[in-house]
Amino acid sequence: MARYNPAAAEPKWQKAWAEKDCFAAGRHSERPKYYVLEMFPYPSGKIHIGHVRNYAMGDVIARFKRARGFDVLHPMGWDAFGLPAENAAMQTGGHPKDWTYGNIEVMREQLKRMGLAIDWTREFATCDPEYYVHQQRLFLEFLKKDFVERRESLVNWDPVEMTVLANEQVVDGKGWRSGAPVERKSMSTWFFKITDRAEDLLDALDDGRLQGWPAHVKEMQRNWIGRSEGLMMSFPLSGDDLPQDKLPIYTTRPDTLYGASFLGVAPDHPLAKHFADQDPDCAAFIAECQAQGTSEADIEKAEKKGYRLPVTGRHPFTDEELPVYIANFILMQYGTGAIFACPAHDQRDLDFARKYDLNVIPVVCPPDADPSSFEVADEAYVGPGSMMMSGFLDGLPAEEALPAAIKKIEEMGWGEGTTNYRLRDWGLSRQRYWGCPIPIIHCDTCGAVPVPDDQLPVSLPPIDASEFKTPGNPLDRESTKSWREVPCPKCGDMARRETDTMDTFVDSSWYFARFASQPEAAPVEKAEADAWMPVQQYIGGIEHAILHLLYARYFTRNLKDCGYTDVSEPFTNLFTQGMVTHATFKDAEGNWLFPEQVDVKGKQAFAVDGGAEVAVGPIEKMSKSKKNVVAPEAIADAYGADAARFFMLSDSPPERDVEWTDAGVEGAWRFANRVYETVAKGEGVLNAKTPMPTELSDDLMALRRTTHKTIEGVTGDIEHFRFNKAIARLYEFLGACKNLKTDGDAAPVAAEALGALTQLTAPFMPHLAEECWGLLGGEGLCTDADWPEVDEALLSEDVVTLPVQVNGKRRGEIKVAPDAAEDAVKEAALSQADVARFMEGKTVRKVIVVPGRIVNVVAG
RNA sequence: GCGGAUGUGGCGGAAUUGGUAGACGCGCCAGAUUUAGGUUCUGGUGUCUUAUGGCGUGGGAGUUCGAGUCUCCCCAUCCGCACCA
Repeated sequence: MARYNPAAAEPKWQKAWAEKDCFAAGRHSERPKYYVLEMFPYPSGKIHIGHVRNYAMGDVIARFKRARGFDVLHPMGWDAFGLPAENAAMQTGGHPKDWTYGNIEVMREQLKRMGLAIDWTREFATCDPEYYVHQQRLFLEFLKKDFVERRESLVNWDPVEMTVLANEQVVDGKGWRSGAPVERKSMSTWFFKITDRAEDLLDALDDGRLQGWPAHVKEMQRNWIGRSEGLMMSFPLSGDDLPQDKLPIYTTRPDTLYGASFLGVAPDHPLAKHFADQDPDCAAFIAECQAQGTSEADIEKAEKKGYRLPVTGRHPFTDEELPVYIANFILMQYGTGAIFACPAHDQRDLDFARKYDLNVIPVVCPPDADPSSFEVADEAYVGPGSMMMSGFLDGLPAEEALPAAIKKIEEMGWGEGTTNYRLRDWGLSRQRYWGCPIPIIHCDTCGAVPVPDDQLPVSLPPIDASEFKTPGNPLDRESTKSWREVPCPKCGDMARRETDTMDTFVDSSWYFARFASQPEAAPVEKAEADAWMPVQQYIGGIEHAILHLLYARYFTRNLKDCGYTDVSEPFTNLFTQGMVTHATFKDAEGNWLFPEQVDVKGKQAFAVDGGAEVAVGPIEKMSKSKKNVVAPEAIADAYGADAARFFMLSDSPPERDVEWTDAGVEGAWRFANRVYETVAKGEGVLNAKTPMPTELSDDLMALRRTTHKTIEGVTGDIEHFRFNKAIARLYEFLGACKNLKTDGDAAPVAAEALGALTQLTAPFMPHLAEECWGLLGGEGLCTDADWPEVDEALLSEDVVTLPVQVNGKRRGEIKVAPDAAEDAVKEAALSQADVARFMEGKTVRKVIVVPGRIVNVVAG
């Protein structure tokens, strides 16, 4: 008998699906809609195995939902702007555009080879002017609605990428992509005012709107937004020639105001700068602080240091004059960049106070301590307690003193209770070529003027490839002068086009909406967008837990306010899949080796070329630099796309990392062949359409039961993203079909079983399933067939086997009817031979019967 | 330091509400097929043991007829955030 031949079958069925337009969305208006989306890929060159895992998951859902009667939208596109294209251009002498579109061509073909159920008619790349023209429209609408503004501010400058980064893109003080230490620079750039939506972005995490999100992703966003309740207040300052007469501070502990012993400002606070201009020592101190690293280790060993300024602040309650210091542990970016310090109840303040010999006044007395003698030594007390040495607050529990202190400060007119967020506005300007141009013209008279709608898109000017050999933004150079110098749309005088482009995270903040609806004249058409949105299942990597997912949530709210959708949360259910890992190999010289250069024998490994021993390193995320990668095409050539897809979902739960092994994919390959061979025994059984007899032998009934239990199990598993369990069930079911007969009464039973086996396998191995469907004589395409129905009556057994325990240990088993009376079960259990043997010399104290589960005899 | 998770055979991992621990796959062992290797197929495979026995879910206690699952304490690993006032 012929074996299954994926090399022939896979292209054949891909062609058949394409010819029938099977996966075009929106063709079944009568069906409920379902939108499943995987995070679209960056066209970096080739598809890697991690993509295969990601898209295989989405594809299982798409095919499953389709078979379950949904009109499914499952699109694909390209997150195509970005710096790697410019870097590649710099290295190869090419153009970012050619590099990007070339990669897209390659990767599209690779993806198509995977046999994904994708509506390719909706494909686009974010670098297509037909896409980014709408992004420019949105930007200008946001500008009108005051969602975006231009401001001069300190920005994070990445000296390697030569561009500004958003706070989210700075990791440990370094650029997220380049790894270079980020510099602080003052520049005039555009900001999305995401902080205006901080509260709603946070509330949605907790009020059930994001129930389908993993808790840890929500937690990460919660921490990132970083809400705190506190008091914003100003201390009046005294001193000579001050730039400000008050110092605004933010605190979450206004209850400890009586414990204040000094005020502090950040090294880059305006007040500090003011004194630095006239005092070289002060300037030197600030320079020293700025040289201080921000990595974990740096912070750990960084000593608390300060510089006393010739100024004092007056305490609101005591009128005492508090000294003002520049302190190296205060951050300009948080709150107001200034604090009041209460050393007794804050460790940093305490360290500082001890060093500079400042007062330590305990004002919160721990519950078990005596207020007349309580003191703080080297450890600040941060626990609960009642107020002491605190005037009108004395005796109150700290949690009551807090609002009381705020109320008092508000009455005095010195400040007010506020909510503060760690989240800061999203700087979107990038000084790069390969991005969406910001549609603004700068005029000396009129300022920043929006490009009129009839002049959109502002397209990227054609640039000679040689320009990319020079680092920096070519849009800013001589060669693009004619593009850059244009008349002001308002006054007609010569003006300059904005040369910054948008952060590429803007591109991915609304692409999902554009997939749903793609009119020519607007970003989306509302009714059509809302028919699909929100994305009901979004799938992607955990690395986007904050950046992309937070930005997309924010952007969708803007879209809603602009009337493009009724949706404010774009992704109802989020699934974050694990990575694909692989062992690493190094030769004697310490060079990394590709897996195909290594012959693994047990725990040892040898070079294919020469046979020298190779060191087997840890199993790590696949990366080009460590060469622990496998090419999806090579796998598809050897085993077929189905086997690759199947293996990626079979071993580990999808949220966990999975290790790629050749043995694993071979197992998937074996499975495919065994399914094919098993199905081949029932050639034509579906076509015969033999009616199911009313009476069946025990064997055949058992197979029917197994079939329906498997349908039920696999259905539930897919719905709950338990792909590894669904696959385990398929293996079991295959085993149950091994010796099946196909003649006489057995024919309809075999048709049911093999039909189900084929259909349940289809979301995972769609090409194999079509081939099997054809063999069985199924009608049309397996892809178009309705998902098999469960016959509830077949889920229960006539006889169940119950384990019987004696004193909690399993001693035997009995067979009873599932609805047998408790007394009958007890009697059967006690009379069972093995059980009886263990009961010798003991008396029964109690018999616990859990119907359908277990019997436990308590004896002594 | 703060927050979140995880811990089960040689390995990846299964185990509804607390109810037969180790499904399924990989690996390994034995056998069959094959000239041989590979492939394929069949059977076995937690551990100790003379066993129709004992022990077993990171460690320790507890609740319960019964705990991988619940409670408390401890240990380890991973992830995220981090001088956030």
